[in-house]
Amino acid sequence: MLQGDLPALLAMSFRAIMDQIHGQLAADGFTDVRPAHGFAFHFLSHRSGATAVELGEHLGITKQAAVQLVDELEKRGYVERTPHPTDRRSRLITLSPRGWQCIEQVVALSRKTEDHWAGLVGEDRLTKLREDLVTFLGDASREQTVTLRPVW
Amino acid sequence: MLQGDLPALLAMSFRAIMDQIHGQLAADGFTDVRPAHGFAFHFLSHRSGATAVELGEHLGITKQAAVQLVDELEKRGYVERTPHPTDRRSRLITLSPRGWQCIEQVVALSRKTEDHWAGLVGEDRLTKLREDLVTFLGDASREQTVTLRPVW
DNA sequence: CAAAGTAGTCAAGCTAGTTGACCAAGTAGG
DNA sequence: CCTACTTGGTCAACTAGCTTGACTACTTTG
Repeated sequence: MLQGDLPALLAMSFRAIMDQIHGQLAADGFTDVRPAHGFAFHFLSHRSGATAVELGEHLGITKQAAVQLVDELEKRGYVERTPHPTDRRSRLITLSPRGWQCIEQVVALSRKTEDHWAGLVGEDRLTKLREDLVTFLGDASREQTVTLRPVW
Repeated sequence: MLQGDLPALLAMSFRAIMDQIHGQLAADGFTDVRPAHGFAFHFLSHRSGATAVELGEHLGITKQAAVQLVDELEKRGYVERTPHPTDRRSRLITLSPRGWQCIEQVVALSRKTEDHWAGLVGEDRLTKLREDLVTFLGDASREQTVTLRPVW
């Protein structure tokens, strides 16, 4: 690979790890989750009690799409909605026990692949790779909003 | 960021560089291309004269979707279709001058961001990052088909 | 030369988003 | 405290970009 191919490398690496996680997750009984759900879980695990609008902003989708995503996750038992304590328009979204179980499994599977990759290139190089990506993101986020929008 | 977050890091880094390229490309007059087209271009630039079926396999989409994608690109003047020399069912897809122009611009813009990133972490660390991603992909492709499927 | 395989087409349908109009509830300024 | 504006969520209609399945025309294989 040459210079100019970094986008393809990043995209394919992402797909490789994501496909591995997604496949093993299905084998563990979580057959009804998409990658996009994973990023919603990730957000909710850090900001429990977020609103649908906030989730949408984080994922880079409209609030309507975010609500629809939460509807699905609620129907499948991954999240719960509770009334907002002070704002009667709003509802807080929290992970259910099954939701927590799923995200823990995702993290474990991700770690497994990361460990495998660390074995390929060395622990320190993987650590530096992670650091470098964080550096890029920090730099990029000063000029643009970096989202996790689930589609191209 | 901690262990277990590598998928998110890869996804966000990909989006960051892709959004930069896509935005600047639009400013250069290429307003009618999506990232998925870029990966089609990339493939065609290496395998000029591929068929729609081959393109579909590479992108991880059905042949019908691939044909539709090529239809669009042809209508917009990025690719041309010529009859296959020996197989009368088939048509060869090649990049038009405008198609080449676009892909060269994409590579140039990608290089620009890569240079900027190299400035942030050092040339050698970016090189190692690239090498490491190639290593991961080589390893992953022994067990799974790593595609560039444009959606989740 | 018949049977199986392959490139592309046609048509219908689906998923995951979009835009736009709307309501009820909250917030800020005079 | 009103009035004006903003905000969280809903409803409904629409769209992009795929999918599946059935088919035709041509090619390859045994």
